[in-house]
Amino acid sequence: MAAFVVQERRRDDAGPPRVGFTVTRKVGNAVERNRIRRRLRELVRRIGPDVMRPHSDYVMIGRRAALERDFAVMLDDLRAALARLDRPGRNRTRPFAPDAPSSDPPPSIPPRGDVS
RNA sequence: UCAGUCGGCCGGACGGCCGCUCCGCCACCUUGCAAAAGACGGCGGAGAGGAAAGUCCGGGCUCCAUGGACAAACGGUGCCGGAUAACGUCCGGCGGGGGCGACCCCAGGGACAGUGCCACAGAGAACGAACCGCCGCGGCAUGCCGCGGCAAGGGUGAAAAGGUGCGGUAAGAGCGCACCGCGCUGCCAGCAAUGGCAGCGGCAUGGCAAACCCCACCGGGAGCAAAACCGAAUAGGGACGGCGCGCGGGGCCGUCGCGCAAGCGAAACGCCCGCUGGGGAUGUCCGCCCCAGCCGUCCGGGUUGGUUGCUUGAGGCGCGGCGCAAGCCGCGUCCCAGAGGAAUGGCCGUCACGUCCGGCGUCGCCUCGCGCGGCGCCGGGCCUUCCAGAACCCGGCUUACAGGCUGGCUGAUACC
RNA sequence: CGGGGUAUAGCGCAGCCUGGUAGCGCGGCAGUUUUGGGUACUGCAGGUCGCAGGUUCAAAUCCUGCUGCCCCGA
Repeated sequence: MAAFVVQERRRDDAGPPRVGFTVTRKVGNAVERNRIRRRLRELVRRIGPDVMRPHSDYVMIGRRAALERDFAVMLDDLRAALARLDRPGRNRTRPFAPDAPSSDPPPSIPPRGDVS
């Protein structure tokens, strides 16, 4: 059972990557949902902004396994998921993916909250 | 020691690294005349609960609504007294029920204000009835029939018209008596609920108001996404001007028509009186206010967004006083989350705690086999903690909750 | 934040207001009809009435507290 699902969508502007988190009510009560969201946010903070492409939006959907799964393993999960998203032609939400290495300066802070 | 009962409290601790929100101070940059605002950084401080939960009650606060009186409807509460801002909460007491007891439970007003319901069974289920019976008389004749009396016994039912005993009688019956119960009256105790005593009534007056209802008391509505301020567009709003104007009546003052004039006539408008319709939370009454068209100009307005509301409060702690208590009063002291789609976190280490396994020691039971159980120590493994996350704020209620600490009381057993 | 509905047989629903017997359709099983199956007909089985208390002689029904699901308004 996966701990989370990552989605990506290009935004076509010059901004930094933005990350949104969602954990639905069926996953657990408020305490468990808060804990899942905080662990996922810490994953994004630890992995750094360089792995994600700029001017893209990411959505992380939390699952119940994110409560108990080992944190280091989840870090590898996230890296693998982002690498799969980088492979061109596989993502339906980003069908046209020019693999241009971005010359934009990397964002100095990871996005904190949900997508505003 | 065991069993039980009623409360009170806690609900991981310490440390390391990296982060988040708010507050204070400092440094620097940008905008600006300035006040100040914003961005980034450093240091220091603070940062979820006993239920933050469910949203079941009560308030504060804010807005809406036309002021008062009465009423209706709707909803709620329901022994008495007290506490409280208020409550459906809490405390004390009364009554009823359960328990050996500590203690626990009770929507606990009214059934001679009215309406209604009580299935099935049963003769009969509520302005008092007679199936099986019992008794007397008569007839035929030893078992029935007829008439009359009775309600003790049987049977049905959740419930059968006071209960038990004695007397009494043809058989019976509150028919009489004693006690108990019920009702009424009086006296006493108590603020009261209620209790005690005495007398009277022979008792024909069951249960259900968590059936309608009656009585007493309470309740305007909505909710911080309330609301206020700053603010771009549309619709709507206000003021002014022009044109236009619901109904009826009056009067002929103004106006208009005719006429030299008196006067006659006209009714669109002005004036006076009255009315109608709609709105102002339901009805009635008394008042009050607004509206009863179109066009133009100006003012103004404001979903999203920003700021405020937003945390100092019926506040916490300590001491003293009053009260059986709930609680109240006084003094001192403290400032203790303010996010806002939502911060209070992530990872790691140590230690307590829990649990399982093994070994040793000790005690008890003993179907005497190191069989079972308790306690202590040592070693190892696992889990590393219950229920659960503030969203304007308080007082309660209800529900969820691993484990632990502690106090009062009751019963049983043993010993002194 | 505020309000409403619903839970009954395997499935979809009545019954609740006005308390005493839980019923209908589909489905299931058995039988008849048919050479066989379907259809049709006949019969049968199957329900802690969401959970826990209370009122009552008696509760699916009345009252209270919980639980799940669905919906609406801001």
